[in-house]
Amino acid sequence: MESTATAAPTEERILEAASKVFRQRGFDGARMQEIADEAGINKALLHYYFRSKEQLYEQVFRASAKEFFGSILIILRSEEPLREKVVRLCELYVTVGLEHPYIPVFIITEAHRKGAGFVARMLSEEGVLPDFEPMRRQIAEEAAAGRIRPIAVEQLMMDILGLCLFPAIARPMMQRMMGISDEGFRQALELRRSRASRMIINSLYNPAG
Amino acid sequence: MESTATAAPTEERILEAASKVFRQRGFDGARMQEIADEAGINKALLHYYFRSKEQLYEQVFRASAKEFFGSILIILRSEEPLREKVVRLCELYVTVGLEHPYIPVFIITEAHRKGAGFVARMLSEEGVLPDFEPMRRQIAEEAAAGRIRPIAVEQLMMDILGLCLFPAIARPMMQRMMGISDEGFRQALELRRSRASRMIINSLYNPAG
DNA sequence: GTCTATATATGGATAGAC
DNA sequence: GTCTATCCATATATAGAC
Repeated sequence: MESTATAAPTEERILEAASKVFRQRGFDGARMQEIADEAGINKALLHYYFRSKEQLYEQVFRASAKEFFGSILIILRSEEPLREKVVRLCELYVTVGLEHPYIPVFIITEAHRKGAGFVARMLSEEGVLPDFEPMRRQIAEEAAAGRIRPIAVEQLMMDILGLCLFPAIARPMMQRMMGISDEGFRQALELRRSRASRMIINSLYNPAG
Repeated sequence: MESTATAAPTEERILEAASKVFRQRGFDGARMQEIADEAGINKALLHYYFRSKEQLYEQVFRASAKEFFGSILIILRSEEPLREKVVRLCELYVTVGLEHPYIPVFIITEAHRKGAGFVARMLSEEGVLPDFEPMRRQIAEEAAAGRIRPIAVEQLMMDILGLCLFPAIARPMMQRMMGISDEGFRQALELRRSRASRMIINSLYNPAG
């Protein structure tokens, strides 16, 4: 910490610029020139710091993955009862979808890219992916005690992500399809906070039908 | 119909090849050369028939959109009771996700592309987008008669698409995140047929909680 | 209609001065 | 560390022969 609060160091500025561009356009659509402009430097410096587009992208993807999966971690390994966890996960994903939709959109869409072998590598790095074992056990215990209908943790997560996060992922398509305004969409997402948790909680504790 | 069943005409072969490549790689990742190879012709012919990559892409996207939205149309305007419609929509999307996931993945991910003004144009063309009015009325009637809890058709569609289609959209991410094998994923999707309809039907007819 | 050859542009990457 | 200038590969698109 030499002087005081100076402009962010170059490497950081590049990473921020790259995040923005890669998240908006994906790997194939991104241009090194645009990243350089966004960071207020020239292309050569990008290569000086990160060697290649691939490597710069890896950094960005890894950071995004950590950010996305990291937020779940805390909730997953807390000691709260299952019911609370479900509610908090729903809250989390609706909020993410409202405030930082870029990250999950980026992760989910880019994970489709062919020949992106490093996606596999990266996600298998230590500490990136969340551990679902605690929750799996918790479900098993509740089920054994007859308090809930048994369910695979995979199914539960698909429910939560599908009900809460999907609308944000599919937003451009959904708004067009159903003619929803931006404000209308925001409101619709807000509604899902309670709707999603209610549906899931019901399916667990209230297995009617 | 000149002779009899000959090899598909060039224009059709190109469209099929282009569909395959664009769906796999998106607009930015697709290469005209790969499309030409896939169709068994050379690049020049692509331009002879479709003039530019943009225009070829438009054709592909339009066809995909019609295919995707068209499948909903029939269900939406049928005369069956609401309950049946929900079940059939769930069935439809799980099946699509299992058998032709490329189409919804393509539509949903490509709809994010910047400066794709023609997406708007295209989706506003006559007969592409489904009409949700009949279903909206149906919901209103059921609610007025006190048979269901009132709900916006947008919310209902988000439930259906989220529960049934999202897993297929997010498949690469989900499998990595939760360590699911291909076969395991297929089974998980199958389970959602009944699970999704049950949850949604419950939320409509059985508003506990 | 279909091909080969080529024009033209652009993007990622490097060399080398400062 | 940062810049300008440039290399080189590749991508879209066109010209023109057959």
